[in-house]
Amino acid sequence: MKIYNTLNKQKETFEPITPGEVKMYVCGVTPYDYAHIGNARPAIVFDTLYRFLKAQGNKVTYVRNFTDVDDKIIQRAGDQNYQNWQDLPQKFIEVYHQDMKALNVLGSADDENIHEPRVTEHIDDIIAMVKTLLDKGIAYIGQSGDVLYDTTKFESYGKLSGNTLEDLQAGQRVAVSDDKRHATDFVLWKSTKVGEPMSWSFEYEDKDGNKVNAGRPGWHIECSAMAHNKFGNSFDIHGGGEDLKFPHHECEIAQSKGSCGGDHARYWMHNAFINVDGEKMSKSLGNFKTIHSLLEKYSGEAIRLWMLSTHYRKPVDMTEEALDRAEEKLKSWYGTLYRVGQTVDLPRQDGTEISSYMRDSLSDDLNTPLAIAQIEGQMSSLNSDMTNVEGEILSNLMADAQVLGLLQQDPAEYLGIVSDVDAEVQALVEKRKQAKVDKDWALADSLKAEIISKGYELTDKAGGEVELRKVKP
RNA sequence: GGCCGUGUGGCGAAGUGGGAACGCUGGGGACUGCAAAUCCUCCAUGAGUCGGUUCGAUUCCGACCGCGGCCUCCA
Repeated sequence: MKIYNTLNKQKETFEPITPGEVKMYVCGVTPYDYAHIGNARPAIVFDTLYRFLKAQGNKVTYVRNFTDVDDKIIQRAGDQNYQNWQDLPQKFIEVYHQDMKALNVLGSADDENIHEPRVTEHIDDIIAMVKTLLDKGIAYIGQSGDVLYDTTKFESYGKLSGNTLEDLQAGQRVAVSDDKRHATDFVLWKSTKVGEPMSWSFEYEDKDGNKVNAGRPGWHIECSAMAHNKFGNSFDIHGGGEDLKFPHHECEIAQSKGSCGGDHARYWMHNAFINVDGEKMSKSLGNFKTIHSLLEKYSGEAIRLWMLSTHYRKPVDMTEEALDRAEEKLKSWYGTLYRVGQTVDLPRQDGTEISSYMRDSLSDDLNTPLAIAQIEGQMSSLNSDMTNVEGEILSNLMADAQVLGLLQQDPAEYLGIVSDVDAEVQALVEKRKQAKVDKDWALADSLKAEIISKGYELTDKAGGEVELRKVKP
């Protein structure tokens, strides 16, 4: 497989450290509010990567964290008068899990090889890592008792984001605090401010007698510590949104390599952003879309299909039209599967070989749009020859769709097809059937209108039979 | 200002140094009482603009124009 590696700005052949085993880490969310649609992109993209790597026969360990220690959590928990601030992240982690389920994104509850660690579970690891950096003289204690990272001690700082230390310092837009020796230095450990509920003790004194205050982790350190905890000094893939390249991932590399040596992550993957109606999503523009609200109007599967229809490194614009189109496409695909299912059982077992075309598409830096084009082709083949459904096409199709996380529902259920209607509607159906035999089209049409008014969609089939679908409210 | 990316038909979106996938919309046709679904078929002599390399460039290189992102604890 080839992966575009942000570290070297080119597609590279992916070779895991241990053949047949892949370790991947993806930056998760800060659960202080409903997750927005932008958060869904890395979730869906890397879920697809996870499924594909597994389908290729690898043993994959996938870590996706929750940053449940953060300024925004403190702020929000305070604003909303939470008794225990922990209840806020707990609530939104639950919401996130519901959202992910709807998007068919696998989580730790579905798969023992997926881990969803929380920062609060790894404070010890974080403190240990910060102490190592202090011991090595890479980090220093500021006047306020914060611990800061000395970026001049890490020569390749800036490599991932294509910057040099000089450029970064020259272009600084952040006010340099008194504590910082260099403008590019960043906080590893933040001492507790008065009234803040989130605090852990940190016993450390340097050779000059400076002490570290009780406090909480800085922004970047948690990913370094959790990745190290799960994988050790080196692992294969690190993913996240492109905005995290700098400073978050840059700092993460500095911390991990500074404290532990090793490669840290060998392949860095970054997904591009989602725009809403052509504009960047932002709270000030009022076009902020949460997954939760979108799910009121669209199926999670349609959102997933829409998202995978664009390559993950390209920006994608979210419009109602685009989502409607995805929903229509899904309806058409499930319609085909439903018709096929009248003849044969749909193959559902795991481990079925995916098509070579699918493998080639996804092997090329996870080219999901091309993969979806393949699904289209397979659907067309089935539709044009419903008598030939027992061959490889169908088993490939189902396996291919599974890798993309699509078409896993029961077609009849998705389409709302009803097998036994209530007597009243059944009577209307029978009356209409007779009217059709009598060629009384006016009566047939009025009966049809009556059936539709009761919340059904009616389709005539061969031999005078009808198919009824319960229209979703 | 520094760094990164991007510009393909009415719309969305891929691949490719030599016939521009796929989907949506639209035109035509088949099927159907009508409808829906499905199938067949047509629709970019041209890829932001201008140059260069080459037998040949949408694809490589350069310049310019347009758009976007990061440099603000935003995925």
